[in-house]
Amino acid sequence: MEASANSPTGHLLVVDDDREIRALLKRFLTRQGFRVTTAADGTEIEQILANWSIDLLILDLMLPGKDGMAICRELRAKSTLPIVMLTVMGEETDRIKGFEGGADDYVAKPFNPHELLARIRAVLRRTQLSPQPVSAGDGRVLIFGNWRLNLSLRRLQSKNGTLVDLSTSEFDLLAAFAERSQQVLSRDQLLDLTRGQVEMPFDRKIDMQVSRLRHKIEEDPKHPHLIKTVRGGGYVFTAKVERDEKPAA
Amino acid sequence: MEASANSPTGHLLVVDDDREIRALLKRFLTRQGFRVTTAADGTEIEQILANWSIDLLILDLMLPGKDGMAICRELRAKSTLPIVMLTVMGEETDRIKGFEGGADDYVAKPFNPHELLARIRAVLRRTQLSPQPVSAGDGRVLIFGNWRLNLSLRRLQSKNGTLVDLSTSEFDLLAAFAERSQQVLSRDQLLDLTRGQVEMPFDRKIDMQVSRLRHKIEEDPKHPHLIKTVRGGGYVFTAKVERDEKPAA
DNA sequence: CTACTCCGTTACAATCGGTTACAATTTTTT
DNA sequence: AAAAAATTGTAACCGATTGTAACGGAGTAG
Repeated sequence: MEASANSPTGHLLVVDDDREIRALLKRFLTRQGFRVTTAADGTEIEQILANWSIDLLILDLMLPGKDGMAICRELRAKSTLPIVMLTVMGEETDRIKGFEGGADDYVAKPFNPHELLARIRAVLRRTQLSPQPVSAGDGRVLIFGNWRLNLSLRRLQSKNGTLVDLSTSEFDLLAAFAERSQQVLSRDQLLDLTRGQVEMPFDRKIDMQVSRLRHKIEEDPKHPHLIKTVRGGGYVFTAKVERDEKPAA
Repeated sequence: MEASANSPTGHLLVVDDDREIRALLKRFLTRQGFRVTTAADGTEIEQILANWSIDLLILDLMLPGKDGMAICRELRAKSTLPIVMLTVMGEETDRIKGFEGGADDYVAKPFNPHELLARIRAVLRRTQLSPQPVSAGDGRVLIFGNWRLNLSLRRLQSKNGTLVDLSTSEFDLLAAFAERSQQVLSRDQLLDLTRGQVEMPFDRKIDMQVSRLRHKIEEDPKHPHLIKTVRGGGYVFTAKVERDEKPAA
């Protein structure tokens, strides 16, 4: 009754072509305190997103018309909306995971609603509620507001309390690193990740960006601990990024 | 600090000649997350309404001097301010209801505070179309009385109780942002949205407007949380805006 | 009239990020 | 091993973009 008056938990958009699943999810998730909007296919998504403040998208992989994966990639390209994909059970799942469509999590159908709920909560927690601490290893802790919703903070807080302001592109770069911590990223990849550009030969943009970022977040920029150079390869972000839960395999 | 972070905010005016009831209601309703102003009789009502953005009036039927019902009718004639009348138990109630004084709801004294609360919420839900609180995320700035209904009210209420007056165009700008929260809006779009003008090259109107608005609503204008700059793109309003109506599913 | 408030314009400072140049470092070649 | 080539770090510079102080005109209230 009164529960709909304030939506403490969030507004979800469920896109699935199966009417029954839509109904089921709507009922279940509503009862869990979410506000739930549903759509049968991808055509309305843009419209809905434009007009409503959606917190998380639950997207079926198989959709009539435009494929769920395509939608996911498109959205990812231009927003940071958290996405949970529904996939069919089986080897598909692996292929899709490998594919890295960019969703925040995957749930295989048929699913246990409570598992889906747990995933949703985890993703929400990861992406908006809890700030993601990034431990610098040297005792400092860099704290992101919610960096996945890049729109929030561009300010990092180190353990001792000092604040560092990052410019947008510095922030994007750091976010790209943090999302793939321990992975070596080439300059091309970074360029693509941070602004969708592709390689230009002898481009030093990234170098400069990395240099500048280091000067802001490294204790001693001459001997970086967080962003290491891989000669001939690119850069790696070596700090630990704490996450809530990894999606189980 | 109260735990009303996610309660619907609103500013109530309680008019009752009984000091105890005023105190009781103020305490109770404040604890429920409302901002409460009280008055002992009808003489101050005009004054208060003129200076404060009142969302709902709780009005005792029996008042010294001007009768509650008369006040109600007068207000109804010239505004859409939601009104909940307090009446005495008994057959009076029916007569009054039949009388159609124009109040949105009636509650009989003595009343259970929780019932009154439920009525208040119901009325607010009914009458406030699409306003709603805009939460600053950090729990701070909350907005608005009914900005959709009553465009003459341009007062924002922040959590700590301070009020900020916005000029018309500042208000329009904020409304434009709030209606498209999370979307990057170019200066052109904003200009169009707020006053139907089209682009003039090198126009800094919007910049100034944004700057001025930030100084009013941002906690720290140097590091804005609500209205973010997108270099080369425009601005984004990042706060969550809760909405009521749902798109068809 | 005077006093305000609102808001557009201008001007200037600050910031951002791309480019270039060059030094330092590492790898490859001779 | 020395020289050359490749790779990286970054200072320095610059054009573009943004923030905002300051001024002043228009409108309004008293």
